[in-house]
Amino acid sequence: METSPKGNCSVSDKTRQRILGAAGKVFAQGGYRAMTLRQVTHEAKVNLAAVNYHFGSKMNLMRALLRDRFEPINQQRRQLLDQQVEAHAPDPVPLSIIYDTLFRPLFTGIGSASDNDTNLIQIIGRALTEPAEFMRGLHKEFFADLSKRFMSEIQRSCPELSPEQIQYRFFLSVSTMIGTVIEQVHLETISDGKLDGKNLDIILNELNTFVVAGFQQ
Amino acid sequence: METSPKGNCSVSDKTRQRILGAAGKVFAQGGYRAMTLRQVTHEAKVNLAAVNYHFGSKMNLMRALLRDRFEPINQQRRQLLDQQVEAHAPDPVPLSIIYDTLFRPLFTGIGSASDNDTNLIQIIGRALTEPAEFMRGLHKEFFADLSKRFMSEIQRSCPELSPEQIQYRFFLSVSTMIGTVIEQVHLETISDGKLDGKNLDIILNELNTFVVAGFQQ
DNA sequence: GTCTATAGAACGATAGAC
DNA sequence: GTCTATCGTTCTATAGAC
Repeated sequence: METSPKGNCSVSDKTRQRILGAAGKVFAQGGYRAMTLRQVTHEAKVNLAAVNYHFGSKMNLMRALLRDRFEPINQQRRQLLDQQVEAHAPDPVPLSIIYDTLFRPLFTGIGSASDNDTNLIQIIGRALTEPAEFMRGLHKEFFADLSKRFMSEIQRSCPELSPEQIQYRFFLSVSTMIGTVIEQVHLETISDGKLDGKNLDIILNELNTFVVAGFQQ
Repeated sequence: METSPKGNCSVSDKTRQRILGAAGKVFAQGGYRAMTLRQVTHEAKVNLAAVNYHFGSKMNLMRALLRDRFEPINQQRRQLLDQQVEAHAPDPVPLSIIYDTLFRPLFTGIGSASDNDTNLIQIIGRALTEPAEFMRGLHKEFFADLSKRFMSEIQRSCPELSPEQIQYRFFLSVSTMIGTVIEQVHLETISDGKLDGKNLDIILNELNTFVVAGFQQ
């Protein structure tokens, strides 16, 4: 029944994958408007018309790209959190471990369907700051449920805090994570070249310490 | 000698100001690439050719816009910090006050040369995440010196920390500030509509408490 | 499935009348 | 200083040969 190229292709999705990889690279550099199909297809070494054949439109390519990158990360987050909840049951999971399950999948970026030379961190940073018109529904689709899940677990770990306090501080924690992802490239400038913005292990560790301390105040 | 319209016009910069105001509004919504001169001039109710007459090019308009918005904020930051240093001399300024001088001018946004209905917060959030090619040098021009100034004062307030620790934690503090500015619109979503993303006074206060606690760990 | 070729619209920038 | 008109380019998307 399903013969459309948008369905699950069984053989040789090579072109499709090449386009997704190139799109990620080009989008990471300049965002949606700056990502022209000419640049993407040139980068992917495929024909200009291939994008519309495989994805239908530029916007659909964009949606496929985001799904391709965000979904594995969020899936990993849920999985890690579930593991930790089980491991600590019936006690609540310590705050620093909860935040580690939130931050680590983003920073390692493993589990991505197509881990090219593309900088996943940059794609996410760019996506999070795209104009509202283009990314309407992005936040809800990828983060609304996840946020609730995490806040619920944090509330269990910090029963003395009111739901409102949890919401404010979780918002600030996520803001720190996102700001760190976006500003990562400027760490070297700020430190006069002494600190390495590419050393994600250290940044991840510093971020966790900072956020947990900020949250507990 | 100076007859160029790019010089300091003495009378009726009304068109120029209208263009700057409209450019801020349009840029805030969609970033540089999405900001078309046609949209800007339509919004400003001036002719399409007026942009090139007053600014020379779209890129120059962009630079003028950023200067117009960033410079007053940074000027106010320096001024507030100077005041606090003087008020506390010869003691160091408390950390929470240092950060208040960094955050408050950004959130209030007063002192802007043209405070239209334009959302200054959004302009800044967008500018900070523009593609590196377009904003090359932006960070250095507007933030490099300011960062040094603030880190120097923070080091005075926290003499027990190493310069490297100061750099990491200041980076994380700035990341939190930027992330908060960018994600502000999502506070309502995260809190299921219970918290108001527009209430900048509360957010500013929560941000300060969070960052100071995160910094001191 | 992959190409070439091109339609149709929008873009930044400029020339020249007033 | 402000207009109209337009040039040359680039964009997304599609039609149709192979």
